Amino acid sequence: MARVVTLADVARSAGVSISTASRALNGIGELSDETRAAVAAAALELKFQPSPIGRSLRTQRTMTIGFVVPDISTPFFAACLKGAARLLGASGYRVIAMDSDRSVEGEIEALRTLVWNRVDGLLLSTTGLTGGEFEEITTAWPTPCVFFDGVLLGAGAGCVTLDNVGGMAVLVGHLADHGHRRIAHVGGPQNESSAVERSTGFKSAAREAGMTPANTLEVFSGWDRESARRVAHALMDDAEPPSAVVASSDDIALGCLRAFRERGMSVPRDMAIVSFDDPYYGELLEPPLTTLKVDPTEIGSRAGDLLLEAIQDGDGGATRGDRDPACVRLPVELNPRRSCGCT
Amino acid sequence: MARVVTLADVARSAGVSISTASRALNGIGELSDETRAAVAAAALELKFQPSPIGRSLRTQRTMTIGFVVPDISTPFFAACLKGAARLLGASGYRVIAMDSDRSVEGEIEALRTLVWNRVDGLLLSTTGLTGGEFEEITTAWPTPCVFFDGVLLGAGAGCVTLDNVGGMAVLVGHLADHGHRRIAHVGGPQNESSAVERSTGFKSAAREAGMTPANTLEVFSGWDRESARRVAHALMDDAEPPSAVVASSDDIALGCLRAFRERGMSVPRDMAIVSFDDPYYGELLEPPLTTLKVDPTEIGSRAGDLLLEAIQDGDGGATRGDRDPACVRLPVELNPRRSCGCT
DNA sequence: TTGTAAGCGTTATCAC
DNA sequence: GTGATAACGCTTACAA
Repeated sequence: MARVVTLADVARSAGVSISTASRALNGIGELSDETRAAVAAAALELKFQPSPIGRSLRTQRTMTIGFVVPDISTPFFAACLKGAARLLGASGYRVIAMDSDRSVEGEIEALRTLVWNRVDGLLLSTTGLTGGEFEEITTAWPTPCVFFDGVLLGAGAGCVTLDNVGGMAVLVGHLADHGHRRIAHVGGPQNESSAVERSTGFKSAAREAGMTPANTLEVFSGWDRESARRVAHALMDDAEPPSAVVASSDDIALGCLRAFRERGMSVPRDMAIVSFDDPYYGELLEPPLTTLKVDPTEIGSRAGDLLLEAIQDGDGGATRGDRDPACVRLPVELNPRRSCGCT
Repeated sequence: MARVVTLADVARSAGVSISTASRALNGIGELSDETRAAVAAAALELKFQPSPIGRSLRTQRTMTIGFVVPDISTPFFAACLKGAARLLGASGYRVIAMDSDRSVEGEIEALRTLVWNRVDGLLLSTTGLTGGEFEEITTAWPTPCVFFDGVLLGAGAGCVTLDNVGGMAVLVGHLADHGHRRIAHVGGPQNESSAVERSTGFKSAAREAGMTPANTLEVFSGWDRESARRVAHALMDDAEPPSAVVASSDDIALGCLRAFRERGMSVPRDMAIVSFDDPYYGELLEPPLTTLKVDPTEIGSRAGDLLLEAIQDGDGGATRGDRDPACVRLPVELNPRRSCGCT
């Protein structure tokens, strides 16, 4: 059984002590060129791979990052993961992805396991963690944390989100340009920061567009298509239904679309719709969906970037306080298709 | 700085030796009830969490599973990950997901890192690893591996795939029932097992349905929509284009749909189409897509199951040889909608 | 320039 | 029943 090659083997083979071998391989301290070469040769010869475990035990770093999102099987979060993993991988970090199952308890449990496993950093999209809960978890073992998409303001070492307010302005403005005066927003769960931001963004954009409060309807659903569908039905039952809807996400838009279809309504004739997120199948829907293009991969990599910085700064993120946690806001872009009334 | 609580702290607090504390907490050996209780109390009191790193160093197990797929941001693989992570998590395993970037080199690199990090097991969807390459990697440190979706027959401790051949039979049969006699298959890359199986499945299903070889067209593309689109165009340029297409995946179907639309063809009137994979937006496409429902989450959890067994059997998977590696084949189900000609 | 030795936090093999 | 003590594989003072 191919016993694993240890540093001791390399040292013996090179005829030096273990510590010399270690120093040679890590390029630390003053070594004679001969020994350095001899050790390198021996390591190569034996195909030595330093044990991450032994190293971690000693250095107290695991080169591992924890990644927690509400639902990893969602294209959006899967892409975030990809972006983060790629960026962090380039710096030698592995990432462990965990699912919070769209619940705060799940989130807490995931974070606990991750911290317990001594990850060097955390990437978290929260669905409503409180500052206190967050403190309690990271206080057990200080671990820098960068929030993304679902953020907890003032906590952690930074955050990256989409320009939710700006996006809503674009969406509502576009609908208004099409002549709509009674616009509804189907929003996401209000315990999540991005859902909240989109809601406030919607309201101020509506005001900006000259709509009266009475004409700005707003209802909330989960992020899933099914609950969006139900909510959309309820919206249509309003005494005075809207003439256009802005959906807070692609899945919500899909739910709405389904509801409209169930009522025999034609989009955009009977009802216009636009949405956040630009799913790749948007163009092939009937009608093609007008959306806000976002780049989830970028969210992940920017978050990874910020985390790397925080880790460098050391102190488990304790060294902020002087400067505010960095917050990146990623731009979004309108992708006009037919569902809004464009031709 | 909240120094971390170690076993030594617990032992001291309980007034016993470290080894006794260890035994008490692990429930090993004969201990007096008092000491057992005292240790438990101390551990609880101090909120002791055994260090996974210290433990790993000693036990040579990391309680970590490596997960490698061509593209993690794909809904299909993301769902596999979710299924696997959930099942393995229940047994105390964490999973590290890595992207092979749809290349064999990427796969090899990912596997190397994972094995180097001493994962206790591997879950792999390969895009064309050879037996030799696989051997070389896992021989460095024997690690049980279960293949899924993209499998390497005869290698590893088992595999789980979809019933690709049966699925093709259903798809082709359905199209034949609609009266189609000239059916084309837009297949996936032929270095991947599932793509190959679907291809052979297509050919035998076509024969079964009484089609002549001359009437069974077959072209291959990548799994991405863009290359499928190009290939579909080429297909239409055939002297005698088919009247129906079966797409080897949802993304391939999307690419075809786009090509058909670009040519001003109406589906299903000018061209019928059915496909593997049942994306959730399938119903809202124009026309709604007839598909084969599959359950990627199940693929992940079944693969996890098999892997757990293999790990129990120990010997790094060396103990097969007597019995063949278990191979699970998951059923698929037809989801008829309008793109095939159904009304 | 190199070697010795301590220690990271466990578990496991001995003695007692 | 319980306690020393030796690993596990590595890094890093401290000596030489």
